[in-house]
Amino acid sequence: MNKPTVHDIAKESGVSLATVDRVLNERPGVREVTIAKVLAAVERLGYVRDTYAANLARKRQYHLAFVLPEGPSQFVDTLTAALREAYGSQVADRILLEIVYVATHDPHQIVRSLQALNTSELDGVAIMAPETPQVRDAIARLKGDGLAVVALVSDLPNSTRDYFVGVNSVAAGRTAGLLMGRFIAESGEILVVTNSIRSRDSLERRLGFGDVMASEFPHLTVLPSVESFDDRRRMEDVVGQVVLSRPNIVGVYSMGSGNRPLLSALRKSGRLGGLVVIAHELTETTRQALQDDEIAAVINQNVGHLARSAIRVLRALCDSVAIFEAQERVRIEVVLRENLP
Amino acid sequence: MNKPTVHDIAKESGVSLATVDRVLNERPGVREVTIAKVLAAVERLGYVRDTYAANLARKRQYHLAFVLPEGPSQFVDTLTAALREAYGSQVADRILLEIVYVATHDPHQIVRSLQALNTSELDGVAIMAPETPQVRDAIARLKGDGLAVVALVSDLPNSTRDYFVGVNSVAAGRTAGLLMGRFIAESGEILVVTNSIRSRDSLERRLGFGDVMASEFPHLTVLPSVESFDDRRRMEDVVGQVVLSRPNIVGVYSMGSGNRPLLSALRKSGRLGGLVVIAHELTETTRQALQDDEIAAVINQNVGHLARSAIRVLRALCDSVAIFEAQERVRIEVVLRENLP
DNA sequence: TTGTATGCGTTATCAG
DNA sequence: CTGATAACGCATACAA
Repeated sequence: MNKPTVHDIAKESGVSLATVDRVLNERPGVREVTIAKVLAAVERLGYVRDTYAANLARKRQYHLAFVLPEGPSQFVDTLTAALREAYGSQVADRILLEIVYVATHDPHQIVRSLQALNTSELDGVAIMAPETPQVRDAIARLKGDGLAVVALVSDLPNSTRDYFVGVNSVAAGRTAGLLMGRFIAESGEILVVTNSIRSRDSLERRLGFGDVMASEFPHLTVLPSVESFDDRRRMEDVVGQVVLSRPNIVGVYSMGSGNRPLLSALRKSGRLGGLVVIAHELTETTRQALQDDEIAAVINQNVGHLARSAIRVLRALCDSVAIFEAQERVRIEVVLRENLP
Repeated sequence: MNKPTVHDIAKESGVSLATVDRVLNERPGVREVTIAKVLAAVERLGYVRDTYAANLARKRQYHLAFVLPEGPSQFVDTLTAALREAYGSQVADRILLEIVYVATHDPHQIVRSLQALNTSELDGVAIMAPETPQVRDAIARLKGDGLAVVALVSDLPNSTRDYFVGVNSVAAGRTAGLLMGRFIAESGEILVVTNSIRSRDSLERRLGFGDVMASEFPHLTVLPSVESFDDRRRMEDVVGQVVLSRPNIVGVYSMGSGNRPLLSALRKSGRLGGLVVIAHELTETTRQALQDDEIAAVINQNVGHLARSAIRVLRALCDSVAIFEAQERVRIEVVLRENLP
């Protein structure tokens, strides 16, 4: 028995192809009784539309835009690479991709960029940016224009975005905390560094990390977070100073991006070998550091998965079909030297 | 500029649609010069076939069979569930799935089942079974009949299988070893248990585990592996005895399946709280044990990923198109209480 | 309000 | 050897 087609349900309900199509796509101009007849036939035969054939007939193209933070960031670089790779593969079938880099730390800049998007030619947008009132408004506008919107990497929970592709930062921080606590037996202090403690990601990671440390590893004291403000020099200097002045430091938790200057400072201090360092996101720097046993563990979200998920989810939203949750749930990866992909 | 179609390349090369199709699908009966002309046009226009349209026209169905070990196994159960879930989703578009359970530990049984497969109605097979000469022969036969064959979970490296969907067991063992060593500061002994040390998976995990322990954690002594031979009772008894007679045991590495009886025995011994237990594969049992802090870490391969990958890879093999390696590489997951999916 | 005819990109069945 | 032409499952412009 073959899968039923529109022809079958046309025959079954005694109407024409066009009418079947009208009710299937909820187009106007069909009597209630006719709609009921067709729907009944659909039900009876268990019809399920062939999306690919539909897309073929309609010459469907999904125009998607990805809005990513501009400026030097190894993470964004790897994400971009993953996006380009996915774009060349089957998951990007019928998809037109545009990547826009904006100064996401400037609320006005990002809003301007979001508004500059040609919504009439777009079907969906993935946005990686910190949540601000301005961003929320811009997203509301995109939604108002009928676009599908997903938050990428950082959630925008109070906006009207349709979906979030990324991981729970609190849980990621908790995972880092659990590893840190289990890796360090002696008592001592934990240095926490980030580029900006005011970013929600850092905030949430810090929260989860601190929570686990406080409740389960009282032998470790978490020091107040050190901020680099995206300044390479500052990161090196501050970290160098703190490590020098605090001989009891046994571990370092790097929540943000500047891992290169961080490691550089730690190397110079001569204490790197005795410290347990845990960082986020697999990049060239962290990968190398894992291999060299300078970093004990990296908490990672797979950029390939992020890229493919965002594309698939946006497409599903455009078609308003169900999202395959199990496939799109991106995992909090624990990467050690031995399971480096 | 739209993507070029067969029509475009027909026009460009001055032949008919049918001829274009013949050379595209390498069908016989075309002059060399004509072939060259068409191929040139393909090259020039950068033509790439629309697989979905092709499948539509050809009413293509991919008949796949999954051969899995029968008998009680929580891992196989979760894999089956993942397979069924994937089967109901978009990744299973145009796919007909058949799951066959066989007594994989019996070389003759499995060969008989493999030979019972109706190869004329099948396009591809995924096999999860230990490698034996008989299995290799059976696979050679399947290949001879033109089927795509992937090894699932356990590789069959000396067979003629087309692809392996799963993880490197040596690396998985090394990962377990690294975690074990980092989690335990004091010196002591490590108990290693498995259902059968003769299975290649166990062998390789043990190899990787021992390697890391010996070279990096000399304070820990790995005891000779204890086998349960899939006997629940035996597992409980033997583990109970060993734990009783060896007060220096500080960690347990469970390489195989019987985690329920293992945990039961450890609980009875009253020493579970003081031991670091590391196991493989996320199941109901190990998930619960992670949550209860009875197991410190689970080395896992995502069954959903395994299922979807196997299906996608088999399809790609049937179509002889390139496999998207980055997407199909299944990762060695480290699952802790805090990053439990 | 409903039906007919045609096309999407590809394959396949016929003739020529 | 090569070329029309009709499907495949669905959407849509145009008629009725």
